[in-house]
Amino acid sequence: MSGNVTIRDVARKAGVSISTVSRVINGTGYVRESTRKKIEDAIRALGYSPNHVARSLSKGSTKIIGAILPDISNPFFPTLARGIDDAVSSRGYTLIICNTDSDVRQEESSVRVLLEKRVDGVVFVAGSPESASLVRRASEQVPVAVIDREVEGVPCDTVTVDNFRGSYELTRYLLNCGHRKMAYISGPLHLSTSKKRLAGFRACLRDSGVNDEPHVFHGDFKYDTGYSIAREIIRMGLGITCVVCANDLMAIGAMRCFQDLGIGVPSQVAVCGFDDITMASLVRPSLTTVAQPAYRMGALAAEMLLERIEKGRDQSPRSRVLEPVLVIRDSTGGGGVKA
Amino acid sequence: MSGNVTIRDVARKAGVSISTVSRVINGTGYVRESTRKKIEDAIRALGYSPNHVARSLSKGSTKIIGAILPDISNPFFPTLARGIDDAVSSRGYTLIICNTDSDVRQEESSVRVLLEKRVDGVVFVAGSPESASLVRRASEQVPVAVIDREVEGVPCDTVTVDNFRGSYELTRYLLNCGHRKMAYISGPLHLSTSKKRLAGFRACLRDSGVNDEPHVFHGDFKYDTGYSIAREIIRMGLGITCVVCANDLMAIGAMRCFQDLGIGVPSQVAVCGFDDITMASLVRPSLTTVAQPAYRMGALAAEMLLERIEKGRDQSPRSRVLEPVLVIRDSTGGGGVKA
DNA sequence: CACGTTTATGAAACCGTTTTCATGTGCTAC
DNA sequence: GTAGCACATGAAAACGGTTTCATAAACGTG
Repeated sequence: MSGNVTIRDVARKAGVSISTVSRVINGTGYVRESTRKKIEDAIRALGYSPNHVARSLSKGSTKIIGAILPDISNPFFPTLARGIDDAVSSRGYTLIICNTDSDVRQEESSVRVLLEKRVDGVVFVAGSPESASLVRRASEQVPVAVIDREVEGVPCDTVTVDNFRGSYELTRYLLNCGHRKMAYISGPLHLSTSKKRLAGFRACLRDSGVNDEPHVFHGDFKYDTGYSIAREIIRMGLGITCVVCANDLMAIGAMRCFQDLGIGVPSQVAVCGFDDITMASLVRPSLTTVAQPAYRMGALAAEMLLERIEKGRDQSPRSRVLEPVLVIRDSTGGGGVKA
Repeated sequence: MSGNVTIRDVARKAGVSISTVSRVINGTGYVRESTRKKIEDAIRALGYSPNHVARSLSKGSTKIIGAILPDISNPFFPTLARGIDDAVSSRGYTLIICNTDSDVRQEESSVRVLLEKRVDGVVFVAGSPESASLVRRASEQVPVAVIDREVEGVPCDTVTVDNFRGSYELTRYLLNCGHRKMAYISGPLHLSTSKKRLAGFRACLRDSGVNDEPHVFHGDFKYDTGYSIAREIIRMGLGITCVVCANDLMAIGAMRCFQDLGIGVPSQVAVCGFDDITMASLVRPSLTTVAQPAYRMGALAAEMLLERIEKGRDQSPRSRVLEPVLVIRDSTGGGGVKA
């Protein structure tokens, strides 16, 4: 019944003009108390629900934020998404999430849809190197905040984690544990996150004067890949004592492989990851990793975005780098604080 | 630049009326080939992007679907959400996800927002017994599909899993393994899913003539709760050989507790769950559980919803019950197919 | 060749709001 | 007594599309 009740119906029922009803709804301008009462009664009686589509058209603002990210069903992103959503909802905005599977075509179509829907802003987790032009395209229309993965050449607010440093400190810890023969399973190197993590790892080895050249393998952040690269590492018989993975999912895959082969973790091979997804603390042995503040990244990016939307777009873009935290657990055997 | 380009600008540039431009955009009516060309050129030249807000207002359809669910950062829901999103996107709709933390107040506000935004339909995962009235309220305005948890007294499309049967078969398997002294950690009993799982468990015991009364504990589907109830079970010294949990997260919590207490799983106590979240196959020992087709549930519900939206709302509501699958892994020790 | 179709286009109403502007009170202050 | 201001309301123009209706040219076709 109430679905097609318009402001006009309310006005008629209350015996006033639609302007006055609009004032009551928005709490703007002057309205006599008795009139307000009449109108509120009419609204209740008719079960009136303001039409946000019309409002958006008229105001030129939809109060909708779009988020473009690889895949919510991938363990790292739900937390990040929740961070965005909470920040956005608490300010009266609504969130649309688009999954891209890190595919530029899907990113392209997501951008198009969001712009057509006239969202007030976009949070973008770039999936590929070609994403840059899409970020640019979007940012010509609305404020854009980039999370997690840096995008070159496009000036917009950015929230990242210090991947280099996280990786560096993790590596230092591993060296302290006595590891010298290490293997590294990287993520796709076109992602800034992958690059920096590998760089941090290498830099730490260099700075520590470790001569043994690490064996670097190239993965894609997936569980299965971690598993099969681990098998490969064993097959090659390199005498590796520690496998450093660019994310937790590959680390868990690697760990599982070693266990299937009867190789003790951490007794024979240590394994560690990056991200600290929920699973990391629940697998056995629990995974040593570098914790990314995913929720905070999402929330922070959303807040920066909203501020830019509401305060105006002219200020120069800001960039926030959050500090990751080394979380030492059982998969690297060494002592330290358990979590 | 292109953000404020309207259909009028395109019309002017192409030297035609806006009606004709609209025809080209929507591919409706007659348009001479040469005119179409001119208009398409103008669209490209101006970087015109149709305003969906205006279109929605005019057409009375937003092409947006709302999904109301407890929490995307909770492992069961991302997969379900992805199922909904894929189904919806492939038909040209966009998805808005609202997190409610199973709290009625947040459900209430989500329903209000979605109705104000004039979404074309809603997918609802009810969080509490009081959700029913909200489902009703929503379904008075737009088509609604209910997933996972049944809602009484509101006629709308429903997709669920046969929780009773899943639990029943799991229990039969456990009895076959020789377990007699069992503990059950239930979910919140106001949820239909929790009720049915417990009922299936009990029914199987009864049907199998097992006299030992099972010990039933009441949890809330959370990891920590599984952990602490497990400790309680041990403290009570009941001689339990198998702990059946109403979901995987509690099961993993319980398992971890046993391990922390030096109690072997499955050698001393078997543990099993329900859901088959990703984590279930990655923990050690891997978890025996009942797999819910979360993705398919989401996709199916979305498809039913879209069909109702596009074919009309009059047909009587349909209800689909999907079959869960028993997945036997290591946490119950017994042989069987490994996964 | 007169008439019904098909093809092609434009004018204008409509979707449900917000917002500006105009108008009209009733006070207060001088 | 009247200028000026706060209070209260309504009419009408946006916002950017879609869609109906009218008009007209081109096209068979009998």
